[in-house]
Amino acid sequence: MAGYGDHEVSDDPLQILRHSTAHLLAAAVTELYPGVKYAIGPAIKEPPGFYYDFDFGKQVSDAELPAIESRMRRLANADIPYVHEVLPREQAIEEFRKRGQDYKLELIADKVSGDGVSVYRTGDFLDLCLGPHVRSTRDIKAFKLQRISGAYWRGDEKRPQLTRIYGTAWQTQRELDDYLKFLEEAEKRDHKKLGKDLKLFTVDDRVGPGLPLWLPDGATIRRELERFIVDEELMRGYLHVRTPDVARLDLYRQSGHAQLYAEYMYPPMRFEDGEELELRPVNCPHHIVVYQTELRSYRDLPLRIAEIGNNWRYERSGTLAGMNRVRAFALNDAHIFCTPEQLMDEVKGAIDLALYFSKVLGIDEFSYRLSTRDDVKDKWLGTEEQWEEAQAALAEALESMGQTYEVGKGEAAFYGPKIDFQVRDAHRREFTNSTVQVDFQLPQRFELEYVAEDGARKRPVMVHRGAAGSMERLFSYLIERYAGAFPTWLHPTQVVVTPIADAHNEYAQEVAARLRASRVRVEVDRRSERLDRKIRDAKLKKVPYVAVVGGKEVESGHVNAQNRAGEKVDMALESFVEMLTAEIAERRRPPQR
RNA sequence: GCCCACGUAGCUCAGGCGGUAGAGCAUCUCCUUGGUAAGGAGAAGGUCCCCGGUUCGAAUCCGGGCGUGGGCUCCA
Repeated sequence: MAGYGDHEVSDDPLQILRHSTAHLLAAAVTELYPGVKYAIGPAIKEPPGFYYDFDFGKQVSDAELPAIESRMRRLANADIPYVHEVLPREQAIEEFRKRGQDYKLELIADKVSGDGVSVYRTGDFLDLCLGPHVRSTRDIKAFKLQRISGAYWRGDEKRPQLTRIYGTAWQTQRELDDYLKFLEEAEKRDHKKLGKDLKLFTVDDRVGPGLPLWLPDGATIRRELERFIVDEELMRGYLHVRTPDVARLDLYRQSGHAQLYAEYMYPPMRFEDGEELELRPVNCPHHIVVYQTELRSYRDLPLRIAEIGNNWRYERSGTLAGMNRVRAFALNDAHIFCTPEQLMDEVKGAIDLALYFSKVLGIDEFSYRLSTRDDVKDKWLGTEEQWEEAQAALAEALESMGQTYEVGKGEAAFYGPKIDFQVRDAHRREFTNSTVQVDFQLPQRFELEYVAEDGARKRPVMVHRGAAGSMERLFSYLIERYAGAFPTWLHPTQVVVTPIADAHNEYAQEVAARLRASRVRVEVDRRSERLDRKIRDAKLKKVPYVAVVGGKEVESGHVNAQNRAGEKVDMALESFVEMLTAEIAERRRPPQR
């Protein structure tokens, strides 16, 4: 059941505690800032905590949080009960009007039906609220205010921007400390930090925001990922193509992107002769053109056209984040053209591929979201019947595979519903990686056809799918997933060979050459440093194997190698090569920490 | 785009209530040739994000940009 602020009413004790802490925050704020208007303040699951939105009528900086927090503590110690009342509508309106709480009045007008208005009192603080709450402010012991940000009233950027204060609250100090420690650890795994430390990618003002550069080691990982992805797709009957990053703007007028996706598209390049070229925000129109290079027979279907294609989207500056949200990215994209009868199998096949990639890459934790349309008519193409059919197909595919999912109303693409694979970063923020979408619109707009068994021209259905997501977002995920300690097959440097002294350089080079001959990425550390130092540096770069060679190894033709866990093996060079190449070929994942 | 914070050497950071800056690591040179996570010495390295303003003088104060981070909105 929805609460007065569109948030869930929960009887989970932790959610209740956090919700009550939000009230405590508002109570402190109303004491410290006379005339402040409070809007809504729910408990939230991710990140775990709560927020409260205020209209301070002035700028407020996070330097003011400590004062607010200590007022909260004072109120908590004062043992003030949370008192529930159901007021007659008129009385509730009068109470909030007296307090000048316009946002609450709006909520009562819009959200509260019937005569009884549920409110909670904490001392002088009065809030429109369904509860439930803790008994007393004294029940709130472990909390912390975290940050301040802007948030639009009722999520609408055309309405006033409020000041949102975020905090977290836990049953015990111990749990709070653990959570704060978790945040610190997440900071260390952050792909932006590791991307810099490990020299995987860089972002430079001169190139532009949201346009990261893949440095050699990052590019190596990407190349491995792309090889893996493309090889697997070829094995599964996809045809890989290469198409340009630009097209005439008319192509996107026909697809509908120029009309419905314009806010993400770069302004077209216009030339003297009237030519208009557009950086592509998506690959589908190009793939449709590929489809139409021949008259297709039902025998050709399903036709699976794939490409790791660059897409250009002008994302608003405030939304950019490292490699996770950028303005140019390479999507592991494919468009499957099939008959309506084949649709279900193709959707399942796409899900299965995404699952396979997830398994190999170590994406262990994800959830499905079935993204559907909402009722805003001009946002979507096509008829409601088509949408129903497509949504049913996706839901059925998931259900037949025994998967559970949540529904994301209004999250669909403009041409059809989709299944999104939601994953979480080191901070447990959720984002979409893979996606599978059913589309009846573009085939129609481009008048796609195939010749059916009976010789009639029929219209194919399209499935859009990004099985491994974009290379950029995938990369940011993997960096955080592995904290930089990538599986050996992905790591930019698979082995560092460390001669103990100059006398062993020659043998080290032989070892390296032997490994390279088996396509192992290897470096020889010939610096005139001590062994300890070389091992330390390799470990910091999270290199999977350090192969030490000294007098004994030269003598025996062995290497003395240690992995990232510090486990040492002493074996003949050929055995080492064999062990490594097997691990790489199987794309083995490192043991869990 | 909007809100809050931040922007000092390649990196991580000190410092500076207005008098053109410092450490550690990295880099370079030399010494050292050492068996499993930092050997020693020296050198070099900065228009203190950019542009204006105030001032005898701005890295420091003020204004405006740009960028980064966290949110809002949105999304692969």
